[in-house]
Amino acid sequence: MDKPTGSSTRERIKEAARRIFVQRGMAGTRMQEIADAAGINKAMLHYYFRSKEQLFELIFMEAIQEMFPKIEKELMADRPIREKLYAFMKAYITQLRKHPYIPLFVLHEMNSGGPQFLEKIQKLEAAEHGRSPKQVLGRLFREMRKAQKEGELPPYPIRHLWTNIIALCVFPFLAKPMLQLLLKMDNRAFDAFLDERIELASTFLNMALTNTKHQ
Amino acid sequence: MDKPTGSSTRERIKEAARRIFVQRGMAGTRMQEIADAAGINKAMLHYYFRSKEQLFELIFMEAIQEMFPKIEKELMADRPIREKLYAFMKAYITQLRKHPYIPLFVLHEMNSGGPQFLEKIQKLEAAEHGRSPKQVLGRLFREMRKAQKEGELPPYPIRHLWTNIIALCVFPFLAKPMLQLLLKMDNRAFDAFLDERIELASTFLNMALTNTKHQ
DNA sequence: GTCTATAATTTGATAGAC
DNA sequence: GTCTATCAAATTATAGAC
Repeated sequence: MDKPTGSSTRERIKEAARRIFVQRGMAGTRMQEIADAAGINKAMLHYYFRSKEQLFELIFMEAIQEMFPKIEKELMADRPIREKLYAFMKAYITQLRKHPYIPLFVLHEMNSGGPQFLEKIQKLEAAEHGRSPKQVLGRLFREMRKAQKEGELPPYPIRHLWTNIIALCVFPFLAKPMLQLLLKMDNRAFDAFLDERIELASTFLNMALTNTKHQ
Repeated sequence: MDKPTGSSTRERIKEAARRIFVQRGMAGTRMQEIADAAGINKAMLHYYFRSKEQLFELIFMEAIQEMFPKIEKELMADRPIREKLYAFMKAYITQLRKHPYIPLFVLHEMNSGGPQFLEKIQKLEAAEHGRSPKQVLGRLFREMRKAQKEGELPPYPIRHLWTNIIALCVFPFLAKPMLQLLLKMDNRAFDAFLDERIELASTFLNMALTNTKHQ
């Protein structure tokens, strides 16, 4: 609705589109609503971006990059594996805190969009510069296996351990409405809850990895 | 109660609708696609269910009940708290295994549907017979607090502990496409992965709750 | 670049024959 | 109960003036 004078029309559209797409999904989004939110006319959307699909793809690809965040720094650091995992979790949750609706959006679209859609993501990933998430993960997994042999990590399947780590970070952002309902939290309380998790998620992993080497 | 021909068609429609709605969401679903999947005409959908919205609401409410599953039995049992939690996780994952797409569907609709939508859910919950999920959870939380005082559980915030438990169970079902991409699993491998989690999710909780009483 | 007006298409819903 | 044909509304996209 408002027109911040500092930002370009194109950028205002993108911001509005991100907000609406992320909340309602591709299918649930109306171009009119984006136009209203951007404070411009519907025709302008097609002037700057050819079609709804093209605008969506732009927003979605940027969202994907929010999902695989700047974790590289934490995961490539030269530190003991467990410290590294704790640091990653804190950094990841802090990152998600800034874009809390991205995970559900990405997962829903990855799920409801066809296999054709998934191919597009893989192609993007392959074309990426620098280290891809898959590469970073491959290296991390090798390090974790080594740590297991040396008794630094318990003999728990790596893929499941990693899944657990991501689950502890991401799940509260996916399940916000359900958690608010069941745990009786208003928006204010839920914000505080998410802040607490920055520490408590990695604390839980620490509990699981401590004193279990002997199992 | 049963009209052989009538209820058969009605049931076929419901099955088709469930499949399509759950995959594409309310907004992404076309009545035509449901009709095709059910092998009948579009007009029949409106004959048996007044509107798309009404058909959706039926499917969604049944899905909600799949999300809050028959956990009551496990959680109300008279057993040590930790055993009870492990049994719950196994039962819950086994349950989710039968309806793997329900969680993402429910969470997406809870998120994209307005607050008006959430009220409807609360009303349904309140009108429920027997013990509601909230009641079961309230009782469980009291038991967990008591167990903490007695040193049976570590002094970790209950709401976060419960969130972690649900996260470990549900997350793989929410993130299937992402996990398949990152961990390079085809559908067959992912099925095996989910089967493994029936044990490994509760194993992880066990690791976290063991040898941490003294903290 | 931005707008108004309108075309073109999709889609939920209904009417009416059988 | 089931179908065909069709309507009415919503929605994406474009044309053309300024």
